[in-house]
Amino acid sequence: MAAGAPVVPTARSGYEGDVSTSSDADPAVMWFRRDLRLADNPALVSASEAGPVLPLFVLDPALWGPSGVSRRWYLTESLRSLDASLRRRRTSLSVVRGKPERQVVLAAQAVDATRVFVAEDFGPYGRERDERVEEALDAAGIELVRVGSPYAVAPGTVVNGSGKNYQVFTPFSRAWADIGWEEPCAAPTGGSWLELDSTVEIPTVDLPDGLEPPAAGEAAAAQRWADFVDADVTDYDDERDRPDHDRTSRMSTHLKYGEIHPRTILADLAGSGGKGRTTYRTEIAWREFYADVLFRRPDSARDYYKPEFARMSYASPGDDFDAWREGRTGFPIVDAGMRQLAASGWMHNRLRMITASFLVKDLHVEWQHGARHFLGLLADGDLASNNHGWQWVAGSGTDASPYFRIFNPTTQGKKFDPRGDYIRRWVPELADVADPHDPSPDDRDRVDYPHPLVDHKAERQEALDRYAEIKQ
DNA sequence: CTGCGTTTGTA
DNA sequence: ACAAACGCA
Repeated sequence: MAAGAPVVPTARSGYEGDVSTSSDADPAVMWFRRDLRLADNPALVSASEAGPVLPLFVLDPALWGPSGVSRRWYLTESLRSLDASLRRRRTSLSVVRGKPERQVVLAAQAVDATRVFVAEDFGPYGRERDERVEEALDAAGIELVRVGSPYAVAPGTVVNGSGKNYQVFTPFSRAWADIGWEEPCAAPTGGSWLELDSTVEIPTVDLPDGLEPPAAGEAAAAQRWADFVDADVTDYDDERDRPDHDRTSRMSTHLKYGEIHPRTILADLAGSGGKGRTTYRTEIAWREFYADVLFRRPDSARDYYKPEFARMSYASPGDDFDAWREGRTGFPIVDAGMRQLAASGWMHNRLRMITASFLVKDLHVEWQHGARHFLGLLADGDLASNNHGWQWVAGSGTDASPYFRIFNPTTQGKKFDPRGDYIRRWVPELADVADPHDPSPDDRDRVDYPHPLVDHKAERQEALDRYAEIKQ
């Protein structure tokens, strides 16, 4: 293709945007997925140094489905932000739709690229899809170059003395910290970029009333991180578990969309003591651990990490499941969490554990149903962290501890939301009852709040009995 | 081999 | 205190 010659997209190709090249020397396509972080991205540096590059962001249609309004909104804002950022670097955003493996090939052919740089990343749908991309590029005679690992520090590389991967968090986190990590990359310079003649119309998404979503984009991520380090990281150890105080870092969505690299966070935390900083690094280690586990066992995104759990008896998701999703189980802390999720696209991590435990241990519904519901609504919904968090709760994942992991929703509520402020905020009908954690039957009738869906003590025993059955 | 750890609940 | 299994050093 001659320099400057536009590629006219066709409806059939699914490629949106006219492309012209600023150079006709061996163009390449850089495939962005979640990785929007520019300054920090080794993949981007490698690609830009290798020649003219067409940055390509693949929009998966699944992200634009009927559920997940907040996540669609967040992606929209991310794209706007990325677009502005790329414009400053004299390039533009290209968006393709459809199956990634097909669209990457189409985009490469559109600029006559002979290489595609793919950030090494098993992506939001697992490693299998990356393998399909690899096959499609190979079939089209296009070279695939894997560069960097933007999602996590180094999934798949932490091993014990015998060369085996870890199945338990604590030894993993020690080995992971001992190995260490590289410094963040400098922003790419000197690369040349393919240019788009026009940019894509980025769709807008209407938000439900009352939703105050976080700012999106690389700059917003950096600002949020700086604010957190200044104000809240010192008390993070104690405060992170208090949904009523809401002093978690809120970095999860930025990390999920690659707007900040974990290496940047780790570098900023380095060299200073403080329990809060140590604890925050441990939380990053959990994210790294689950990235590592999913990298090794892509099947565990859907199937039980411990296969014997497939033999347990479960309830089909029915009316109970609907009550759980809609926040009307009659357990105030559970309902508060589920309503926060539905209304805001985010849920405090303590509540993720409580609500997940309730679905799996009290309602005996398989974790996959809950995980899918979470992924559809969470702006930060991440396949590895979400699904392995669910497996952890279900007892079927790493660090299985069935006897330790049946949360008492009432006790948890009183412990972590002692004054009931969190409940009152998200379950407003309980605002003036005497005990928002355990409203009396009369109070429930008076304010039209449901009676408990189940007897927790009985269902706890039922969960233990079902577990005992598969231990034979 | 042996001891340690495991974001908890119940008594 | 104890519930209890198991990966790990």
